[in-house]
Amino acid sequence: MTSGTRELTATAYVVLGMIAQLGVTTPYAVKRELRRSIGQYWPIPHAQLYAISGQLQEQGLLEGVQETSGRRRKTYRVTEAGRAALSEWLSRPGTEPGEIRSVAWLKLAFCDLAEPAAITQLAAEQVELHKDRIACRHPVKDHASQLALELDRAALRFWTSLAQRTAL
Amino acid sequence: MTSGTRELTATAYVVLGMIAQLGVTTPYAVKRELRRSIGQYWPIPHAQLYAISGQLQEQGLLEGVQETSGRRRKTYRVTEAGRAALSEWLSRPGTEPGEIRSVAWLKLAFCDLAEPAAITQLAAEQVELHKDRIACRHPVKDHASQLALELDRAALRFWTSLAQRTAL
DNA sequence: ACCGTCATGTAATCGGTTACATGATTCT
DNA sequence: AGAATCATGTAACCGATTACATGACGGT
Repeated sequence: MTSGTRELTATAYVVLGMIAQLGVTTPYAVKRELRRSIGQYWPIPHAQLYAISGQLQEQGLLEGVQETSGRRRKTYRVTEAGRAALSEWLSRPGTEPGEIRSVAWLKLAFCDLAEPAAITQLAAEQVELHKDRIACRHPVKDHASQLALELDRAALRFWTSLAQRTAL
Repeated sequence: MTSGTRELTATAYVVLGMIAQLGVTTPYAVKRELRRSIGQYWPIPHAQLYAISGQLQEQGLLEGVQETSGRRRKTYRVTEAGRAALSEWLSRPGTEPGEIRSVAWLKLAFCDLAEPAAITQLAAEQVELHKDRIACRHPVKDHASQLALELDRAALRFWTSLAQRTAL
């Protein structure tokens, strides 16, 4: 039991949480599932899934079994300690501010350095992008995608209005 | 002229853009200015400002002068190549999706693994957080903070409603 | 039998974070 | 003069990204 309680990253909690939800799985299955859900808004490259799963196992939060035949893949499931860590995280008060990781938003912050046409172009792109994301997510099932939807809608309103104002 | 045109990161463009806006400055001044503006939504630790400024200079996008007295600080200004790189970036079409880097949102995605009280607590925290951010930014000057404001407002609406629904 | 895609990883690199260190100013 | 804070960096570490590699499986 090498339960070194190093503080986990948010990404690690995602992996832990996904495995908790899926039961007994492999990093590959996590990857597939991520693509369908939070992966669109919080991407995790698959190389990280393998690395993080390994670390979580070393810390005793996951239990891993290596197949000996066929694909020789490694399946994981969460331990009691893992479940405890997850629920501690979920109920821990957190005041991290929440960021806007959008290149389009950055460009907007520097639009005084650009030609006016560039901003119109940017706005038009963003309108399409948010429309697509809104369209391909109906209907909404859980709270998380509900919030994502609301944010996409707000962004769509903004960029639409900006596109109109700058097109004049 | 070692203009190796390696592709820059978004963060590097922020540094380049800030120096372009500020004229002749130091990384420290950039840090101060960042705290007032995009830094709230796209944080950059000050160690990166020094590292990136150095790299941008090596690539010929910045010109740097080292003071020899007093604070011995290094001041930078953008070169013509730098200005060109910036405006190329600003007008380059980009379809990067834009992410939601919010731990609260992640927790929401796993709230089926948590006790019901935790989600109410989470919502209450987020309501306060977004209220604060909205309050401390009035009035809004530029497009970028306008968008940030709209996103904060949408999030506030969502968390408020969620807090009410789960408090029952 | 072969080819393409699915599945499962490892390795190298690089950007970002945290911690440390130190000299300059300013305040009392 | 001494303390506190401002200002300016460097160094070590670690997580994330990109690239590479390869074996299994399914279809034709």
